[in-house]
Amino acid sequence: MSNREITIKDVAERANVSVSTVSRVLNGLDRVSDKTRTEVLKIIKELNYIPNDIAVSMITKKTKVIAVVVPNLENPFYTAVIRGTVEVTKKAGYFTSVISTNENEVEETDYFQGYLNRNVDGFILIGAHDKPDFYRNIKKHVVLVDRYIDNTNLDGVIIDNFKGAYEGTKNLLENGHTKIAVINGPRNFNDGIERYWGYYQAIKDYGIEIDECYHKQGEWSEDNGYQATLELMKLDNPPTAIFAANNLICMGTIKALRDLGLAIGEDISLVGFDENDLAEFIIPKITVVRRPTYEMGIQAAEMLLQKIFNNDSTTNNNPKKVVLGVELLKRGSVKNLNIR
Amino acid sequence: MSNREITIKDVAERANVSVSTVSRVLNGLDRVSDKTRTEVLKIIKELNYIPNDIAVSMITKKTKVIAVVVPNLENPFYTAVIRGTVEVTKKAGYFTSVISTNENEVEETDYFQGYLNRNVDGFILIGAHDKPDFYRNIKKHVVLVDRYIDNTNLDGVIIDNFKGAYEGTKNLLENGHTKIAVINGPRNFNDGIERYWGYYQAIKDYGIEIDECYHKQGEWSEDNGYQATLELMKLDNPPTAIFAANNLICMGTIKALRDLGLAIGEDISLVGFDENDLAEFIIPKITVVRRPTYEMGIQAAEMLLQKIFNNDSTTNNNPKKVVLGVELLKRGSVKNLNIR
DNA sequence: TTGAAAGCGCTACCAG
DNA sequence: CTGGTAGCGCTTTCAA
Repeated sequence: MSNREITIKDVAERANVSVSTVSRVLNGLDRVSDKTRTEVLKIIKELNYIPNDIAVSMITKKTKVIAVVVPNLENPFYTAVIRGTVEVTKKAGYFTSVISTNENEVEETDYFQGYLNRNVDGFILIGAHDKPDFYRNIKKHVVLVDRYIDNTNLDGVIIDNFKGAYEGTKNLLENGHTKIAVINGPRNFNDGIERYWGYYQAIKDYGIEIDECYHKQGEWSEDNGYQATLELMKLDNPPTAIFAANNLICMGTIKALRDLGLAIGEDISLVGFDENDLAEFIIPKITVVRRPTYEMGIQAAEMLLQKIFNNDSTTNNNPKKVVLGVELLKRGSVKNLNIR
Repeated sequence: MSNREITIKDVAERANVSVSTVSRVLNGLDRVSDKTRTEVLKIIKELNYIPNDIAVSMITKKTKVIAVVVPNLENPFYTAVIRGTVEVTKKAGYFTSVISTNENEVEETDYFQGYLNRNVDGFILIGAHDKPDFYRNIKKHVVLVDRYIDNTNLDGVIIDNFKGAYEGTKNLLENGHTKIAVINGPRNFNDGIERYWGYYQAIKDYGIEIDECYHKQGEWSEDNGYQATLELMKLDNPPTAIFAANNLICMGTIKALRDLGLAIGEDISLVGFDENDLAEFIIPKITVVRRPTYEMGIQAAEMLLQKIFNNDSTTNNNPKKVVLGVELLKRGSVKNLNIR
């Protein structure tokens, strides 16, 4: 490594003032004469001095860094949340660090503990596991996004998964479908749980018997969507419609239907959750439940910064849960069975 | 915020040893008796003590954090690079922080200076601008990925863009195409430049006159691909083939051709650079130049860690440039005009 | 308005 | 094998 970094001391010496004074101008405090301030600023520029934030953090206990922890960077839903978050934190002078846990509980724990030590000022977390104890013991500000973990006392920005699933399923029912399958992710978080119940309730409300054959559950992955669709369509009494409970699953479903030679909106109806490249591309476009992803990132970041600024307690006894709305984008993938 | 964090001093007192001793067991140094070590470890666990890495960094001048700076998190190419990087750094006990610059020079500069202060140990950088001066002054270890900036003395992991573009174009030529358009990104980096020259050289080598009408240049975006394709196909003498110089452009091209009602591989031939959701999905699949994205992340991370471990000088007078190969995946999107 | 000095929590050196 | 102590680069009293 090259020669020593220049420090506040170098600046002080060169400017013939004390380090205290340099510190003051650095932090924009008033008790400095204009003359001194100008001189110090000149030297700082001359020496190309940059303060050592590590040393600053050591004293202030603030790092001006917040971390966004997501399960998977290759899902556009998460990157949209990140965009929203960064938008907000940047304006506030914070750096945002993005970490992927690969949907892996151990990785998440590791990262968390690593970052805790590194003195991040707060976290925005899309969780990879559902152990309330772990989250409850985090001594940092945390805002959960999308996946809410009960009994943690953490704030969260979530969406109305139940309603989204309900509306999506209802749309199929209204169009005369009765044999409706659901391909869901795991039911360890609110997302998988609520989407299932939204589906379930809609079916029930239409007085239709739930058929467990039509219920597929696996990973939130394209592969799961693909395999599950193949299995569903192989049934003796295959469904006439599928509700794909997330974007990746939906992509898998689309591919499977394509490979099976089934025409979407004709041979089989499809409703997805979240937009995705394929749902937009194919004709007819897929009817999907849309949620405000970018907005979720924004709101979460605002909540987090609020807590940081207020220096709120991290042991929050009155957690705030913001629930954002969803919208059903009706496009062409649902066939109306009522007209014949 | 809750009560004081517990420190090494607390552990020392409770264990009736000096802080030096605690520090030794923390760092796994030998000169500690088993008895003492056991005792200290016990207390550490009891107190649930976690070392303050900020304080450690202050002394060691290491943070065990490396940053990956990418132009855009919503391009799967970059997230694949990140996956590779994280894979390597994690094993080495490093945390990886991901930052998106949104292809914005100012943002990149800000982030860089922010992170420099924060004492990151090194950077993996997919650059957003081409100012050698800026990069030359970075006093940290840097490995460039994908985009190489000349005159910076920085190491880099890149691919053979020229060859990729050459092979892709050649494939079109071999199939009898002569009216071949290219939709490229900006030519401020090696990627845009070399891909253009690869295209150019192939055309030349086949003794065909370059027609500037067939040369489109814009952003590395889906929108650019879409618009450029519309314009190309509106020409009096439209091309019979298009070379789409990156994944997003290619997606835009595919959508435009779909909207124009042109059958790929029949009415119009297409070769893309990099795989993408749509290229895989549509039938026939698109012939694309594939490059080892994940591998690039791995190699870059290995190079970076190497430099960090060796404590190499950051003013590198003998930059290492690793060039990885590319491969043309011939699928069904190129019509053979030689057979009639 | 300025400066001196006491730390922040830890490592590293030097004694013992 | 263990302890004492001097910093790392900065902010923050407290005096002047």
